[in-house]
Amino acid sequence: MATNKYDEIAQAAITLFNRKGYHATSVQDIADEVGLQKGSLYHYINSKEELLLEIATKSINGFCRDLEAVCEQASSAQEKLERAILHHFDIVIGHLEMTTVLLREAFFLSDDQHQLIKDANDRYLNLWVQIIREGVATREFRGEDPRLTALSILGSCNWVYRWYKADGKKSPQEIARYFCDLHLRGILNR
Amino acid sequence: MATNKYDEIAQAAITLFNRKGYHATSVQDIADEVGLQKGSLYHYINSKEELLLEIATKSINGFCRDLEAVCEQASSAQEKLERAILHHFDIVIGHLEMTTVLLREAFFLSDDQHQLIKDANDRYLNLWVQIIREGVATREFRGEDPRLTALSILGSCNWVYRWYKADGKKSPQEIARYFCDLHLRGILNR
Amino acid sequence: MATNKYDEIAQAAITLFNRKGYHATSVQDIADEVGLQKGSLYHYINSKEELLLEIATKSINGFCRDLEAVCEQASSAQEKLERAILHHFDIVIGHLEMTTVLLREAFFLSDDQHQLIKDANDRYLNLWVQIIREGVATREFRGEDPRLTALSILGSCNWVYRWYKADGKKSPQEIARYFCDLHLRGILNR
Amino acid sequence: MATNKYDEIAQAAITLFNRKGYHATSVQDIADEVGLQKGSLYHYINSKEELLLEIATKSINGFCRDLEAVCEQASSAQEKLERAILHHFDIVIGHLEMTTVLLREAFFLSDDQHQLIKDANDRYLNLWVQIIREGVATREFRGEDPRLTALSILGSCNWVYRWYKADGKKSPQEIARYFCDLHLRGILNR
DNA sequence: AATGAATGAGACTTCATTCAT
DNA sequence: AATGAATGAAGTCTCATTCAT
Repeated sequence: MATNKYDEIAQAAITLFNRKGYHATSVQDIADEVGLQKGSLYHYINSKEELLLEIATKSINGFCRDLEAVCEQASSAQEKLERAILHHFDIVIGHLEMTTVLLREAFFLSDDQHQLIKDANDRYLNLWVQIIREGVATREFRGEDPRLTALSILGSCNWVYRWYKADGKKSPQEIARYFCDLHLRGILNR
Repeated sequence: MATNKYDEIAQAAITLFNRKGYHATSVQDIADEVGLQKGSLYHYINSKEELLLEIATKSINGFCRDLEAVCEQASSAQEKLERAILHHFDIVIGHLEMTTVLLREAFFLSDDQHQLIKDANDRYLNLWVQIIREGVATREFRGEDPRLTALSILGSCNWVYRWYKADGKKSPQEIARYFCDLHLRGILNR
Repeated sequence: MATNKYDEIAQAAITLFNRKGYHATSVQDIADEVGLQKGSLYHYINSKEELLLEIATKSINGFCRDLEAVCEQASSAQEKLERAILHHFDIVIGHLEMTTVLLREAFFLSDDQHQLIKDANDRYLNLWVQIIREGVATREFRGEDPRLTALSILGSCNWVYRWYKADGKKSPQEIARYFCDLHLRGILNR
Repeated sequence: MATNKYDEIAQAAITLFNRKGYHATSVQDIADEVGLQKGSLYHYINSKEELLLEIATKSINGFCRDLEAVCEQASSAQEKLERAILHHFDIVIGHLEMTTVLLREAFFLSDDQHQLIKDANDRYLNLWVQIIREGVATREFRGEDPRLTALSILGSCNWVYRWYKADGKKSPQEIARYFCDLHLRGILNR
């Protein structure tokens, strides 16, 4: 699927980090997966950690980009929130392995690099908070603490990476819709 | 705080696993923390992994025990759900480090041992599902998929371990109450 | 000969660094020499580089200590210089391997650690400069640039580590005496 | 500066070997310095080691050639020795980097190749010994061991590569002159 | 109960060199 | 002439665990 070698390596890393975790995945494992010698990997990557950082960065950036697009396009806060949830599900389920690496493994980056991801995560959270805050201002939403509200909804939607299995009865869209209803009902006025 | 050496070791492990993660914590780190030599630890533990398993087991068992007590005592589904959420917060925040180890590190157990934790987690989830199902049966709650509902609420409440800081403006109880309101409003009929 | 393990390791390192150089000596080589597993060495040392630093430090400190003792005991500058040369030879030839490590390999320390050795070398050089300066002040010695004089003599005496072989016709003491004469004749007034 | 690619590469190697040492300089470093890819270097060199050998050979040959010319031109032993010292300084200081590679790094050649340099060094030493021997025969010089005398003077003059800095108060010529005086005074009869 | 020496496997990374293009 | 992908060996170091004392 991958068109160039680096992407192939990153994809192998995503798969392995997802299956075994970052620490339990050796550089040898990744090399085996792409059919290279261990040392040859280092033509493409600088370090195992940098590989993890790049995967996590790409992942969180994808979330941010999507949500920023949503905020620009949608009109009402309610519509923004609905689309935010649906898009979030799109990514979590559409890129389940990469999302898992982001949400589960980024913690194991060294402090400096981890901070980069934490900062990006905060930016993403703030986009949600802004939506909620806007809805509260327009009286669409209830709740006096937009940040807590956002954390509740985002936590619920993030947790999906830990239980979603492709073999369920409901399609990803149906699940997303279901969560949408729950959360909107929780905060809509009236 | 710890009354015997094993508990002291477990507490040190919890602190360190919480701070650095299971893999990045060496047996030497734990030994240093309790003031023993590395070799001496093995009078009290069989392996680093077993230590993690025991911490995670104790943690998830605590969640189950509390929730079972709630189910026996409370009368209506709504009351059960409220108390479930409040008790869940009590543990997550009251034992934040241990909960973090359970939710973040148990994955790194070997397959067999991880399965034990996954089973216990499933049992805990099922207690929540039962509460929702009961509420749907009594028409207290809406929603045709109790399991999805439970996953939504539980995910939201679990995620707390990733963002809760003791220095916030709201007390743990206030946060719990806020989440309670959100989730109940999401599923209560009318 | 070594009484404890660390000394044994240091002695092995000295021998190997002397024979092959620091970079060409692997930790495995040192471990083989003392009959330990590679990993076991690290109970005694923190890193290969620190081992080199400690050897070099011990070596240069030995030179300094001896020369300080000489300066305290001897009376005239001429006597000091004679003894300085003889003691220098004593160490260079008596600890030829360690001196070789100091003079040839310390350069390969990382900048910070190399600086420590360079500083110590400067202190040693300054002891020589002081002796010359004193002799010039008392009119025992000629030469308007004590530092250059010291560098000339010290260079001559250091170079010994590069050519001395135990199988020569002259004893170390005779060689030392010969150098002493050459250098004194070079700087004595009259 | 370099007229063809090989010389450019050799010059880059000299600079880098001088700065970091032979072992710590990678072929990549050299390639970077001349603006080629690592693989491309091998159109010009056969191996990193051969490069070092050629640099060292060229360096020691330069010393020999100069000294041979001196021996042919000068008349008295004293004049030869003076010119030998001055020429030696000319090269050491005029080609400080290359001399440093010769004197510090040639040791790290493999045994066979190192022997070639050691042989050349011995030839150079013997030229000095011949001068001293001649001066002793003509009663210009004192000292019953011309080889030791030569080693003393040569060591003193070689050591210069380890301490000479271009920013000093004395010019290279003044330093050379100063050393000349010291050594001649040390061995001249009367 | 406690030590600390020792193990041995395995971790990440570097690097000189080769070779097809 | 030049590239750059690939190799494969070797490098330093870490670590969970064992065991004689």
